[in-house]
Amino acid sequence: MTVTVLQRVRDDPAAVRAMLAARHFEAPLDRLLDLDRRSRELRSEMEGLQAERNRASRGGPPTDAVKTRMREVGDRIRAVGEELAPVEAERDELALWIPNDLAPDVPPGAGEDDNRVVRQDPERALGFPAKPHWELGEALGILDIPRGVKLAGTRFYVLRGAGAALQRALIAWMIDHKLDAGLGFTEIYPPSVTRKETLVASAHLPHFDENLYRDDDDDVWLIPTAEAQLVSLHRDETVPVERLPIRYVAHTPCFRREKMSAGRDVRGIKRVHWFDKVEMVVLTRPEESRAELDRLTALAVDVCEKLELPVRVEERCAGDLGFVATKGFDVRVWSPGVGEWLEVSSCSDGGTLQAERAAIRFKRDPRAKVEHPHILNASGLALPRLMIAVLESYQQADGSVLIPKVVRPYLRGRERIAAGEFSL
RNA sequence: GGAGGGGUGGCAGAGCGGUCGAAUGCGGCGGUCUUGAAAACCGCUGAGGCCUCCGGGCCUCCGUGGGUUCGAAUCCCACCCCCUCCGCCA
Repeated sequence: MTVTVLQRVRDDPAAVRAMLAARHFEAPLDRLLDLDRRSRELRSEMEGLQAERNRASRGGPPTDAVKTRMREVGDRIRAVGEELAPVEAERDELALWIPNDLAPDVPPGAGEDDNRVVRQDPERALGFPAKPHWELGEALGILDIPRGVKLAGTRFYVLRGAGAALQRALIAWMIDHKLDAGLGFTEIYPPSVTRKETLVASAHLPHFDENLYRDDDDDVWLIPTAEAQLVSLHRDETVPVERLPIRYVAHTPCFRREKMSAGRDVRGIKRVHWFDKVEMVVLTRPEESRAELDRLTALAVDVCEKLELPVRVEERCAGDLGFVATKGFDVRVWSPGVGEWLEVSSCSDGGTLQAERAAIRFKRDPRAKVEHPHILNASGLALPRLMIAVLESYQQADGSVLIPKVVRPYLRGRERIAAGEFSL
């Protein structure tokens, strides 16, 4: 599973070191190289002994003298094996900490601020002072943060009345938006919980560990995104080549402890522990993944455009790319209440990393050697931030909020959430 | 949660301590035959790793992890998963 990573590290440690530096990512590369060398030494010693034993035990009962000698060989195999096991275990564990290669054209940079802006629409002014969503939502009785906190703790919230319906409508519309794109998307509804193995396959583990909710007793983990489930859907399978590209869209809740960002974005629902998201995952032939990344990004952008929200697209720099992304774009929308460009989608070409970890393969023809597909993921889109942008952008001077035209059919024609309608 | 049955190659299904990485069938690939196709016949057909003088050599994998043995797909233990019945339940 980690084998390809080990080969990368072994064949060209300098390149891996450069990648780590570009990502500003710390990984125990030297230790890994050491363990790899040591484990190969021990394994080759052990395999020699195993070959000797196999020769002796071929073809029937051996003489007592051979038995005696083989008893000794067996002891040595055991001894070497005992030395080898912890070395390989640590090697495999560390190998999981090596992030993916970067595409050669990824812009350099340390973080978000160094991203390359690909497109930025003008911010749209409302013509009156914009309220932030927490004020709007509370006034309209459609967003109840205090009661969410009462039920589940800090950074949880409750949607009420047309607020709940609006989110439901946006979800349904965004799924249909993918299904109607003519790209052969299949809608998936996966479990919201998963097992550790799934999260290792998607590479959320080990590095995302402190952001994950789990019950270790039962090996039950709350998913941080549907991506994990969609990636593992075909785990341990060789998919028929004619089925590629495989495009999935799923709506799930997502759970994140947000431990590292405690204290950031505390007001409102921009950063919460639980949120809904429509997610796309595509398995494709390697040579087609770049075009696919553009397609997925375009789909995310199209959602924003159809909602008539100002869009900003950033190409993420090396330091801002996630663990699995070889290249990727963020899509943001302008939200006048909070006065910022909110990240509503992240679109990534994950190359073969997840397919390697998940053992997903394909063959170009029956006699060809197996290959790993490229796996891409893109949000399409994340709900709380979209809700923020919609509420804040569609607010009216009288305190009501208009419903975006494209989702009205999903709200039985509702055009407006009026003040006083849902207050308690 | 309780009782029982079972997990073997792409699929089906033998093997139950000694050349078994695994019979057989199906499927797939190549060939013979044919104007072409089908049928028939013949051959090939798992994955991963290490080493290589690039000819190949070797190792591992029969749900997972341990154990017994000179030797384990085969025996023992634990766990996981699936099926059937009972219980409980949206």
